[in-house]
Amino acid sequence: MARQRTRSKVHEAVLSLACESRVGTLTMEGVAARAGVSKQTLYRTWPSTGAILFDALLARSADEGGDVVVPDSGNLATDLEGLAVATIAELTDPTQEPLLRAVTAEIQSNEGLAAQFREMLLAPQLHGISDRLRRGGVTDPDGIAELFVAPIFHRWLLRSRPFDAAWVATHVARVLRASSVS
Amino acid sequence: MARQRTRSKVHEAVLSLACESRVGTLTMEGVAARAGVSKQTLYRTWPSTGAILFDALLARSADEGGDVVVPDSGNLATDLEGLAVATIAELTDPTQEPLLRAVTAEIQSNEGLAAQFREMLLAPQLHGISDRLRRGGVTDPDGIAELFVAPIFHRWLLRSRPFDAAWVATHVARVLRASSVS
DNA sequence: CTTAAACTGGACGGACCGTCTCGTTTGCTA
DNA sequence: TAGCAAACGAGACGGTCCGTCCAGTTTAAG
Repeated sequence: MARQRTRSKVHEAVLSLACESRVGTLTMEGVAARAGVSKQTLYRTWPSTGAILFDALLARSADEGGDVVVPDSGNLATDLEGLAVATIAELTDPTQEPLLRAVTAEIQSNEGLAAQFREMLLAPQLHGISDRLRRGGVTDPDGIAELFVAPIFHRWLLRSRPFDAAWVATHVARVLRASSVS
Repeated sequence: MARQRTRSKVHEAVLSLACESRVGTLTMEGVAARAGVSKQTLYRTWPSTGAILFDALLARSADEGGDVVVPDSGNLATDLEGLAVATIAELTDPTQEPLLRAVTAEIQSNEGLAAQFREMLLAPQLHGISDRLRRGGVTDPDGIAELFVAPIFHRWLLRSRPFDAAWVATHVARVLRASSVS
């Protein structure tokens, strides 16, 4: 049970380090030095730099209200486009992107982190979208939410193609067609 | 320019090591020892274990014919379901999964590898699917191919939900609905 | 004031890193 | 077949980071 003061110092350190240097360069010794904390203190609470980073992201998202805001203007297509643009903006935000990629990499080799990530960051997002779809009359909201989110994530993950406005519009149109709603 | 004999020894070593131990545990020294090769020889040709692993996967896929086999029975839904099942089988094959996850993690921090991965492994796959869709009368084959593949990859990547037969069928149905083909 | 938990600072053996040197093998070419 | 250059094996090097340990200090709560 780290004290709150210690936690925030560590969170601040790991976030700044993750931003300014390359992903995967994080070391326990580096974080300890930056945070002005002994290694012992780190190992008491976290097993790895990935865990620290994840914890820091969670704390930050909790600070910033946390809840996902899904627009509801009445027009489903417009709302989905807005949501896509917002998601893309978050994924490609220079402040966030390296951190998210680090966590994504970490998830591949750490089942525990993957579960936390799913439950605490991904699930709320999907539920928000799913709810909006249900309100819009979609009969299979969970499946359609996945169909909506997956290609965005796919493009981001594999850096396959750019996120231009035309693609967003086309994508939303395809998803709505799959959902059998005008 | 490593000799062919050396290359295959190294490929064999990195593949076996990646299988039997955890992802990210790979080390240059470990690979060198397993391959019966000096570290110098590794560093002469590859900059990192990720690069070695990727090279090995490429070589293997080239050996095994490489080309993606997309079924074409005349029935698009049936073919897509078969393709989904085959893709899922490959992603979850105990022989392949750790390797693919290692490469996925590596891609997050290595733009060069990401580009190679896209061009040499992902693009052929997508083109194969895209061609089949075009033959099936889909007007936007590239977009639909992405819509088809992304959720499969999404589930695999985030280990979010199981790949049961019911989901595959539903997924294919959704994708076909989005493609405006019966 | 007392006390237990949390913390600092530093030392430790060990694993890998990436680079270097030196002597040997390999395979092509004259 | 003799020679030569490229590729290789072996292993030493200083360095970074790992994860754990200890002894002494600070913090916060009763």
